[in-house]
Amino acid sequence: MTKAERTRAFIIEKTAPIFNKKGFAGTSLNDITAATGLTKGSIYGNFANKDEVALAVFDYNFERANAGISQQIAGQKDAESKLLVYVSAYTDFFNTQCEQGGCPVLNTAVEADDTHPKLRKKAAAAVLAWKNKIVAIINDGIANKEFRSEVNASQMALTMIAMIEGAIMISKLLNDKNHIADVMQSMKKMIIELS
Amino acid sequence: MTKAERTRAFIIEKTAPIFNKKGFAGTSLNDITAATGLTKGSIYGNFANKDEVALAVFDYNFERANAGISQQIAGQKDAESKLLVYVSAYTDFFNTQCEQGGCPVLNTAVEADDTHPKLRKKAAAAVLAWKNKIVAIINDGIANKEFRSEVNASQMALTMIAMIEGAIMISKLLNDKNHIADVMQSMKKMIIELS
DNA sequence: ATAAAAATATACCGAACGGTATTTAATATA
DNA sequence: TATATTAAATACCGTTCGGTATATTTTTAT
Repeated sequence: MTKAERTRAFIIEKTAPIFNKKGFAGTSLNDITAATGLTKGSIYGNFANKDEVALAVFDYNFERANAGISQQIAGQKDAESKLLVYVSAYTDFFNTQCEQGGCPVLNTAVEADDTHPKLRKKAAAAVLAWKNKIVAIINDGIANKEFRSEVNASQMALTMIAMIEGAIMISKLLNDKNHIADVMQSMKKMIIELS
Repeated sequence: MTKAERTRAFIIEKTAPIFNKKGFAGTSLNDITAATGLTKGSIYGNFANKDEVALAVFDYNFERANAGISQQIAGQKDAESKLLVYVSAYTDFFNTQCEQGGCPVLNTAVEADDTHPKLRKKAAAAVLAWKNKIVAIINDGIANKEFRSEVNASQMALTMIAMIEGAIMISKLLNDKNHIADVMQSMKKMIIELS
């Protein structure tokens, strides 16, 4: 790992929670230099512009938020258990992720959808990948006769993502972890009813 | 209605979609003067600062988004029909509200929760009022023996709001009205199962 | 140890930012 | 019609914005 790569990674790590909390428009170059201790020239030596920092930060934040969950899912055998990983992971979300600014997909989607095509594209790709992952789990469950054959995998996947993201918004806004836990209980019930 | 009141209302109307699309940090005084055709001095003659414009705009946008739905709910007799108003209203959301920037509660909540306490407070009050409204409908349904007595009204209300807001985020991000329709179908099923 | 290369800091650019004091124009009251 | 009062426009404040050219330091390779 060369010096440049290390500095790039350093900038990304230090500014990741700032972009996630303040958003793209709300994060200034001054915020970036303050968080890193570097100067503006140094930032522009490692990134073409603020856009490039934000795009790299999104990837970092998304990766970071998903790493644990993907691992837990891989550790489960049946489809129902895999889906229930989301229930437990997001019931804990408030404790683990809220200090970093919450869900980067939600934050980026809401800010960028009318303002920043490049960031929007990244958020859209993240949602589609997430959806495909859930659809694949459900289809496996159907193939295994674990889930009923008439289950609509795509609709269920979108519903789960909507519940999770909506619940994060509410819990974070009202600063109450019980709210996301409530919604995750509803989601658990939906998952169990797939059988 | 005095001239000052009319000008104030004019500023709010003209800047409402801008704040809803670009957010508080993303909307500049220049945006405001461009949209109204007024000058900066004139804006500051009617509002103390940008904060006050944004707060008034939130109220306007929230009122605007809720007016139709409240009316439709009032026109229904039984609790199930009242709840199903949300299903039909938000299935149409993409056609009716997306051009104005989407749901002001979602947009404001996500931007303001870590950055703008006053806006956050307004968004939080809106969510709580919305939740209370749904809880009241469900409790009426339970009292009427229309819904099962073991239904958890609070949990159901939060779940509905989460599904709606999450679905708006996804549909707007992916620019596909079918997604919100899918999630609203799941919500319809949940509502019917309350009986 | 030294020269070449790469990374970072310095100093600055023009433009746009949010905000304000003052002047001009319009309106309402007497 | 003369006079308060209010609204809107002008011109400007200091600051911060994103961005860049140049100088200096630090790595790296010889």
